[in-house]
Amino acid sequence: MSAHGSSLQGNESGAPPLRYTAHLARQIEAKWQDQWERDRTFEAPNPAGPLAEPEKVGGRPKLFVLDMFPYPSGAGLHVGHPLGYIGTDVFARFKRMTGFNVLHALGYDSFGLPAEQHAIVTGIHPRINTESNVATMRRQLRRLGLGHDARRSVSTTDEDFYRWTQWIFLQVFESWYDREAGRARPIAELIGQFERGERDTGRGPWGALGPAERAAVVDGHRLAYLADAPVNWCPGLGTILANEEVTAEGRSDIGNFPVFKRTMRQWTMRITAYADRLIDDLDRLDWPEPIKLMQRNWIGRSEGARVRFASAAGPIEVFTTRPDTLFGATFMVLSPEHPLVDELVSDGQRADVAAYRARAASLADAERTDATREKTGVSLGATAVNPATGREVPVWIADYVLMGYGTGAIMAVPSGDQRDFDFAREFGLPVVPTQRPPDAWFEARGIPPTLDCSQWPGAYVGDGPYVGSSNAEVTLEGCDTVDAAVARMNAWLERAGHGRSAVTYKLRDWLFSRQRYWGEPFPIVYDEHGVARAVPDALLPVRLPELDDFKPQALDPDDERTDPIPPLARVGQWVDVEMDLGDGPRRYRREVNVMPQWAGSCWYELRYLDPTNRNAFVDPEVERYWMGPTGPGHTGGVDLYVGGVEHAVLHLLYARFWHKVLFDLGHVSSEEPFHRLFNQGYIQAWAYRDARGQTVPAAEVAESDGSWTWNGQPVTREYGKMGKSLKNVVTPDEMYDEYGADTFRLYEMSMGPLDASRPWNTRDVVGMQRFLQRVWRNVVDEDTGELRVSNGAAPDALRRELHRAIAGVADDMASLRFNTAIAKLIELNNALTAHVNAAGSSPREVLEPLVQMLSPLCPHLADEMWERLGRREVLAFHPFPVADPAMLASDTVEVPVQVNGKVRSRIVVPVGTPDDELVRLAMADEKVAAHLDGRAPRNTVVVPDRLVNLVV
RNA sequence: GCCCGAGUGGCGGAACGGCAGACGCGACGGACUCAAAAUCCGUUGUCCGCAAGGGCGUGUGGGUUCGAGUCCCACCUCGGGCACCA
Repeated sequence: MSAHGSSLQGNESGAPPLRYTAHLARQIEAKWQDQWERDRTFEAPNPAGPLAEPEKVGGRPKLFVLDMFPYPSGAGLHVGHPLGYIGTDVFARFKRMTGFNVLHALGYDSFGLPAEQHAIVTGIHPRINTESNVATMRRQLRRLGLGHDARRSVSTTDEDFYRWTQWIFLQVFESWYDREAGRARPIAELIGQFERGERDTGRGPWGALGPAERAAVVDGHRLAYLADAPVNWCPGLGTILANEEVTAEGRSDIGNFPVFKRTMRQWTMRITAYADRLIDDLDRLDWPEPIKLMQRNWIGRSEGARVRFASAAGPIEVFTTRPDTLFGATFMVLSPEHPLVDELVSDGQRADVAAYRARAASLADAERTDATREKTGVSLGATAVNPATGREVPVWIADYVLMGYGTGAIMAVPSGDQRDFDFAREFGLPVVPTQRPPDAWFEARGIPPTLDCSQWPGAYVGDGPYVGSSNAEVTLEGCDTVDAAVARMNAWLERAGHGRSAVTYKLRDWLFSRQRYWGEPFPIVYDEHGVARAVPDALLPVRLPELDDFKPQALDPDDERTDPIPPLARVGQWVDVEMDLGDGPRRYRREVNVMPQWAGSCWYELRYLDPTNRNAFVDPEVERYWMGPTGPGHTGGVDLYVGGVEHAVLHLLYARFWHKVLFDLGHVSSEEPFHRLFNQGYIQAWAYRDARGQTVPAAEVAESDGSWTWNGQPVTREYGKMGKSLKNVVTPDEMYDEYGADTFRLYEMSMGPLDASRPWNTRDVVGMQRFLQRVWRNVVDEDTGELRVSNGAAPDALRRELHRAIAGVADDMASLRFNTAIAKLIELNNALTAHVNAAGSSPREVLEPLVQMLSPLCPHLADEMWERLGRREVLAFHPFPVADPAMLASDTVEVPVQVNGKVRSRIVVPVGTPDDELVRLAMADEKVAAHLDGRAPRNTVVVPDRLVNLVV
């Protein structure tokens, strides 16, 4: 045993007693994990509040590193899950070593559907199942050696946590969006405006309105409001289903029962009020450009016009992005759900229309708008008047028009829109041109230029001179661009009273109710008028009631008439409640929906900051310290947020929305929750199927010459997510047992860039273990445990190698390029090993920085080696090495010489050789001269110290 | 279908528009060993060639450039999202 008082036990089987094996790694890792926990090494001090330690905050810069909130799955972790956690841990440890006060923690998004489904099947309370899953995940992650502050590991299912989720909901409920001010304000200020007559209620003077009317007026402005929205009602299961639980055929995934679209009164969040800010503020975020683009596309801001077509049932308003094509509108299409359909439909068409509407209701939006589908639709047997031409046009309904977008009705311009064109062709509706397409357009389609649209193979979309687009009041002749024509048309629409320019968004308000048990109850009760009232702060949290039976009451599978009943509605004594809301004790009915899983993940990062605060969801000073803006124009927010691209739109958009509401109401100083975003890739794995198409255990498949067999029978290979169904799961626990946590961490980081997806390959892990064994051997003798360190000076070449590595590794780590940082460390260690093989010992001046640089990646082994090198303090706060610039410089440089862009030779020249001298030396080179073959270069391209290219 | 990505040796990957294949796995050869494992040293894109050297090579087809894995256009394949999985 070594002289360091270590209790490390020797290896079993034949290996030298102190070889760095999984056995030894396990002991080293347990030792340091215990020590970090005992010393509370990774607890981050707060400047104020319950976790305040202002003296430890000191003058250090701060850094808040965040992983996306995990759901504690019952299946436990597989090796794909920790990828991002290891990445953030390496980064956090690196930054800590460069002097930052780093906050890094991980909590659990523990409400959600799987636990509830588990409860329905097993009868075990979701809380019990959830807590055991969290415990499993905590154990697996602790073994990984992550430098998390354990005090901050909150769960959304903690009453202490969801009390504040409910509180934030009430903040949203008690607010409205003031368009003039461009921000949310307390609802009391809106009521004040109504009382003083400064704002029109839309229903007459405030003083003349009854309580229910006043509530209706105010509710029409709230950021959280009730609206009718469709749900998937499955009477056969007695429950409402999530979209993913419904098959493409409109039946339940479980049991294959019919599913009916029904509307229910549900909580909705007015996220559309923030659409412009959610788009505009993207410009100030340090996010990957593709993610910003996805958010912009999702919000889908488009500028166009609202236009009214007169009809027998009154004006039908349409939204169009192309008001310039109004003269070509030869028919109208309404969404099947459009409210005017019933009034417009002729008696002859009534039956067909009803049948069509029923069919459309069973389809998902994505299906309805699928452009490859054959266009379907039914005529209403009615007409409307095109305001530009004054002509009557037929009115149809079709499922490709959605009620949720624009006004739920379109003017169809078949010559200028491909969907309308397809529809017109399908049903023989007229197509008239509004623009002359360029000749090239016809050429590409192999037809001669013509304005006879019956010859056209499709709609024309783009700029082009206008034709047939004039009436007595307006003409588009002379406009060359769409923009110019839109402007002229919008001006006329407004003047003539037919419409006005308008902006619309694809983004819809956010449906916030779930008809489930395992979620946050709403802090809302209804009075005898059915008016929603906030549960006062003092009565929070509204706790989830206990359920005896998680199984919903199944009904006749075809009974589409009975109303859906959410689980909480069955707990009668909980639903009916007596409360004092300021006007004495009264009876109320509780809201029986629960919040969606998004609710907790919309603000959890704020609770990490101040997890034990009982007076506020976060102390304002603590929030300002960790997330406040760093300067004018800075949005503030988390310094680094790492997670998968699958959250590119929904989670990130919802969380931004809530954060902005909290900002508007003055509860946080940051305008955005996540200032910098980084998307990690996925670790996927090969999976194999036998001749019958059954998956076989991937671990038992053998490969030879590019084909695979299992138990001797040939199998086919596919690529996919790790999971039970593909039988290709590899767990961290297996890696800990076979290699140890440090090797596992190193392998995950070395596989490729953090943002790339890659296949898992257990076979490759051994490379990183061998690397660590070589480093370890350069520190201690694996037979005796003696140090192999010398205090003499390192040779100049090795020292230069060291400083090149330091510069490169620091740079790579700061940019999250851990794979190339590891490659540089391996190169350095290989050079060191060559020296040790020749000289018999490792120079301390090389070994110590190498151990320090390894520390963020393999913290246990690094601390162990650091201790053996005689250093007392743990590496967590020890400064990262700094490269000596003098050691990076070189006198000469090798410059490739190209002839006609192909490398033909290389010349070694002094750094800073002037261009003409470089060319002269290049031409003097034998091989270059041979390729020039006596010709003089026509052109020379010189990049100083980098390259010469001779063009002949 | 719509939106967003990614395609480089046998495999994972490296490469500010400037030497394609760093580093690791695997494979092959050598040293050590009675032998094997482990370890150490070396070779390894591909084709032609004894060699020196040369040809070809970053999914496919075009383009921009003195020069393209990198930029642009089209296509093919794979992955992610599409609002009640989160």
